[in-house]
Amino acid sequence: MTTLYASFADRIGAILDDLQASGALPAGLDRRNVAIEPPRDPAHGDLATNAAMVLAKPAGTNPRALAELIVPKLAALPEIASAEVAGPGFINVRLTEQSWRDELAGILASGGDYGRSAAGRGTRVNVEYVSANPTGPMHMGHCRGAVVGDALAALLEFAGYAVTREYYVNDAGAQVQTLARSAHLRYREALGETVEIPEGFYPGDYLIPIGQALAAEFGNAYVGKPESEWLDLFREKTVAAMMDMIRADLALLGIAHDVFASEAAVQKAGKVDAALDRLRGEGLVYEGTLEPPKGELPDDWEPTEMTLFKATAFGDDSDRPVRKSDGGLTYFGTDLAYHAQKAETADMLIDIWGADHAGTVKRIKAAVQALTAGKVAFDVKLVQMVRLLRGGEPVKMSKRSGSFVTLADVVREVGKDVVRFTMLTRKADAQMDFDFAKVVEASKDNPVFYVQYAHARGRSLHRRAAEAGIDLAPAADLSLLDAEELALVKLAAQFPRIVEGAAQAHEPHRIAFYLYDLAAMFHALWNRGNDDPARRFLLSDKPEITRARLALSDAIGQIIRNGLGVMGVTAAEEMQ
RNA sequence: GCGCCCGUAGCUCAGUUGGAUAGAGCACGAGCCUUCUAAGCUUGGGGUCGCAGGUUCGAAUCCUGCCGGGCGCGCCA
Repeated sequence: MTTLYASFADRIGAILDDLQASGALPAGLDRRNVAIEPPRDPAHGDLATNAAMVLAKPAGTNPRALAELIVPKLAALPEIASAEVAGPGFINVRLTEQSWRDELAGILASGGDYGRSAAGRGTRVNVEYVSANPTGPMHMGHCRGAVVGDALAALLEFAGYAVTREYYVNDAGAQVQTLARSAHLRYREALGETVEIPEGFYPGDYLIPIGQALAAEFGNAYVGKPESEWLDLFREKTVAAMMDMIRADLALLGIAHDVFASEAAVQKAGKVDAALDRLRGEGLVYEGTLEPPKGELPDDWEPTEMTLFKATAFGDDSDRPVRKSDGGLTYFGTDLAYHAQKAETADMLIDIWGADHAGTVKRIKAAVQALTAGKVAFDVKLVQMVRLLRGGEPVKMSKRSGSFVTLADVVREVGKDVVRFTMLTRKADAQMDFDFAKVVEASKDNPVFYVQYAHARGRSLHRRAAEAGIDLAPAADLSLLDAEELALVKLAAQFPRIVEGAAQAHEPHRIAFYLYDLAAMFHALWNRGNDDPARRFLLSDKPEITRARLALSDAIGQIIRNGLGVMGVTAAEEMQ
C-alpha cells in the first residue's frame, strides 16, 4: 500500500501541476526540496508541507501568497478536514478522523507487510559484515557489527532492495599461517607429544579438537616434516573448521550469510592482477616510492619502490601500496580486487567495519570509485566499540591467556533478542555500554523490556477477552475510538516513513527508537484504565468498544512485530 | 604534524537528512497508586545545541576557523 505521506506528496504534486498549467506558477520548478512531514508540534496539525516556502523564490512570489493559492485546493480534498497557512508559509493540514480510521484498518489489512516499501526499487545492494578473521570463535568485539549489519540488511530488504549478505573470509594472510602452525602444535599434542604454545601463536583451547581431528585423519604423516608439506593443507582444514565454528556462533544470533567470499580465492582466480592491470592502464597504479609520513620520522625510514594505487586522485592523503617492495600483495591490494568482485553483481556496496579501521576508509572508497567509474554507490559504516559491564563494573578480559568474552557466552546468558535489540539502541558510530544487569532489567529504563512488554500486553488482551466471553469475530466499529486513541494511530502511521528514512540513511537504530516511542504511547493509553476503569481496553460488558480497542492494540502489536522482525528480534507473547 | 569520528539538560542519549517554542529516559522537586490492566502514573524545574563567523525565508543540522575529547597515521591485518 502507499503510505499516507507518499499519497499526500502525490496530491500536492498534482496541485502544483494545476497551478503551473493555469499559469499561476512558472513551469520547470525544482520540487526536490518539497517535503511532507508530520509537524513536531501536534497543535500544527497532522501534516505540514514547506512547498510554498521552497517554491516562492524561484516562482517570483512570496511564500504566504503562494500558500494561499494551494490551500483552497487542498481543503477541497475529501480526506482533509482543514488546511491553513501558518508561520512563515507552512501549510498545515488536518485530516478527517475517518482517514485515520482507514489507516488503522489498512495496518490490520496489511499485517506483516505494513511498512514494507518499494522505495529501494530492487536496487542490488551487497552488505558485507562480520568478516571476522577465521582464527577463533566470535567474541563480543564482533557482536555489534554483526547485529548492525544483519539488521541493516533486513531493513533494506523490507524497504525494497535486493540484498546480498556477505562475509569476507581473510584466509590468505600471515594470521591464518600462524593459525595453521598453532593447529599443527595441537596435532602433535593429540599424538602424544607434550607441547608448549610459544608467544605469538593462538593459545586457545578451541584448537585442541582441531588437532585431534587432524591426528585422526592423517596419523603421524606430518610429524617432523617441513612446513612446505603441511602448511597449506593444515591452513585449509583449520580455516574450514573455524568457519564452521563462526557460522554456529552467528546462528545463535540468527545470522546467516548468503555468500562467504574467500580472500585466497580472489587471489587464485587472478582477480587482483586483473584489477591492478586495469587501473595501471588508466595510470592509477604505478611503481613508486611514498613520501615519509608527516610528523615523527621513523628511525629506520628509507624510501623503497613498490606498487602503488593513486588514491590521492580520489581525495586520500597518500597513495597506497597494493604490492610490497618484495612483490607480495598487501591486504589492501586484495581488498581492492575483492570490492571489484562485489561490484560486478551489485549496484550498491555497504561495508560494516569496526571504528578502529577508520583510517582506511578513504583508500577503499577511492578504490571503488576508480574501479566502477563512480557508478556503484559505496558506504562504509563504522561501528564503535562496546564496553562490557556487569552492574556498572567493567568486565575484565585477558587477551594474553586467550580468554575473552565470547559471543556464545553472552547469548547464552541474556538471550539473542536482548543482545540484538540492545546493540541497536545507539547509533552505530556512538560508543555503547552493554551492562549484563541492565539489559535484562524489567523496567521502563530498559527499552528491550518496554517494547516487548507492550506487545505482550496486547497478546494477553486476547487471552483475557476470550476468558471474559467476548466474541471477537464481528468487525470492529472504529468510530468508537476517541481522540487519544486516534493520536496513537497517527504515531503508528509513521512506521512506513521511519522504515524508508532508516533504510535510506543506513541507520537501523531508528527502528528501535521508534518502537520505544510507540510502546510508550501505548502504555500511556493503557494506564488510563488505572484511573478510569471505563477506559480500559477490555470491558466485559461492552463488546463493541472492546473490539474497537482491540483493533487498535492489534495494530500496534503488528507494527511492533514488523519492526522487531526487521531488527531480528522475536516478539514476546508474554513476559515471564 | 596530518586525517577521520565526536561535542545537545547534572548523567546516558534521540533529533524525521535545512523547518515552527530543541526532545526522551535517568537523577532532582511535588502529588498519586499499594494495584495481577503487574514489573508504576501525573506533574514541575532544568539548555549560550563547545566557541566565533558565514550561507538563506529559516541552522543543533551545511561551509570556514578556533577550543576540547577519542581513534588512526610508510609495505601490518
